[in-house]
Amino acid sequence: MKRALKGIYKKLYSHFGPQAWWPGDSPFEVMVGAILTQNTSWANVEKAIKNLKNNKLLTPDKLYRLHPKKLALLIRPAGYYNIKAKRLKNFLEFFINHYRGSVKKISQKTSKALRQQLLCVNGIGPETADSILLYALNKPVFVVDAYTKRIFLRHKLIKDSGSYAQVQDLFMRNLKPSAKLFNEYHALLVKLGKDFCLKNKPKCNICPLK
DNA sequence: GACCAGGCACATC
DNA sequence: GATGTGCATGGT
Repeated sequence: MKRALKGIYKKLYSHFGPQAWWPGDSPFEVMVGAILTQNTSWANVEKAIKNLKNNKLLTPDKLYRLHPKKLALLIRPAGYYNIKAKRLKNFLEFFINHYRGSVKKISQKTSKALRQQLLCVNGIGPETADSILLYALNKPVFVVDAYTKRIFLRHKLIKDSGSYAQVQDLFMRNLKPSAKLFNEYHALLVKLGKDFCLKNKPKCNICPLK
C-alpha cells in the first residue's frame, strides 16, 4: 500500500503539478474558508470571503461581534448561510475564548489535542477540523473528503464502508507525516476529482491514474 | 430544470 | 452503527 499511495501521488503530481493550496491570504482566512466550504463549491465560498474582506471584517473579533443576521447576509453566496453563520460564531467563540483569536497561540497546541477541541465545536466535523489543522496551521494531518473516498473506492483501494478515520489512517500510516506532502496530495485528489472523477460518470477512460 | 459542490448535526430505527 | 433529512447558493 505504501508503494501504491506513493505511485498515485507521483502520477498526480507529474500530471497536474503543484496545486498551491489552500487559496487564502492568511491562516484565519483559511479557517473561515474551511467552514464556509462545507458541501459547497469553492467559487461560491470566494464570493462570501470577498464580501467579508470588502467590509474589512475578516478578523476574529470583528466577525465575532457582527450581528448574526448581518454575518449570514454577507456569507449568503456560500449557501446554507444561516447555519454557517452559527457555525462560524461557534468557532470564533472557541477561538477567542481559548486562544484570544491568536493563530500563534493556537499553533502551539499539539494537533491531536487541538483536533479533539475542534471536534467539540458544534459545526466542525472531521474534515473541517483537519482542514484547519493542515491548511491553516500546517500540521501533518491528512484531510479526507468526498473526492478522496470516491477516487479510492473507484480504484478499489478502500471499501465502501470505510469510515473517515479508516481512510485517514490509510494515508497517515503509509506516508511520512509531512504537512507539505499531505497538503499537496489532498489538493491533487480534489483536482483529479473535479476534472475527471465526476459522480455520475464512474467510468473515466482518460483518468491520469490509469 | 436537474445535478452538483472541498459537510455536519440531528432524528429515528 | 446505519440510514434519512434539512440546510441553500450559483455554475454547468
